[in-house]
Amino acid sequence: MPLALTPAQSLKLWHDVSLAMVRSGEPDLSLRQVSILLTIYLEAPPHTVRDLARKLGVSKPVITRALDTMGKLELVSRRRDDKDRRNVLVQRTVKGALFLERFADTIGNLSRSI
Amino acid sequence: MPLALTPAQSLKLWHDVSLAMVRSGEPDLSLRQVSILLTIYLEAPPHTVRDLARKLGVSKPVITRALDTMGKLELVSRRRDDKDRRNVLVQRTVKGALFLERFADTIGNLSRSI
DNA sequence: CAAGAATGATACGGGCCCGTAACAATCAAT
DNA sequence: ATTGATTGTTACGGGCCCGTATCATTCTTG
Repeated sequence: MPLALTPAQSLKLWHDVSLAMVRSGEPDLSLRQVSILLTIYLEAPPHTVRDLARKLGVSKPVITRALDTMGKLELVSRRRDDKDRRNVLVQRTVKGALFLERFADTIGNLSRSI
Repeated sequence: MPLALTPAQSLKLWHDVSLAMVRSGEPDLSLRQVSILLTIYLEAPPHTVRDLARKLGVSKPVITRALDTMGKLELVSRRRDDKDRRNVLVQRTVKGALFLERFADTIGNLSRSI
């Protein structure tokens, strides 16, 4: 069932949702940070720094820094991989899941009025 | 005609679009910057710093800095109001319009496959 | 075991952004 | 004309982020 938003509908939805997120006082995440966060929560684990960097087409320090910041916000967490201790496994958190739950609700609600 | 995206559809759409924007090398705008940009392009002028600050629920320096950055990217421009020279009128640019055109196309295309 | 590859983090100089407070310019009102 | 309000910008110390290069740790291979 194709959705096929028109350009005007697309921009209005993005505007309404972004504005609602800003006004609600949620963290002011960048496109990169949102990409990382949603990749972690929507795609199947494991998620390593290298994988995320490759998926987004950015360097590894970009991922490390984004994980630092979102880690302080408790939206994600990190753990060493015991199978290969060079790897870092990026994991979900309760706060991150709740954040995305609110986020999805905001999108769903505002999509009803475009 | 209500759209009513489910939570899973909402997050998948946001993820796909954010990821496409990052991978395409578009500027890594924050939620605040996107809010400002889309407000300028979707709502009727005039747009002043004060109005934007009130609309987003943030301080005026936040708007000034975002306009500085997006001005360097040539996504918006500023002009003094001749009727009241205290005001600054935020205006659209060709580059900004093209950017949002690509953005809307990305959303529209990816919405077709959720 | 030694040499090489791979992973993620760190250092660096530079720039953007934060919130708060002060600021110059301009208008409005007495 | 002087006072007061309003607008947008700037200053400040502090923090995050950039891209690039380097680093320590760990695994893999000969």
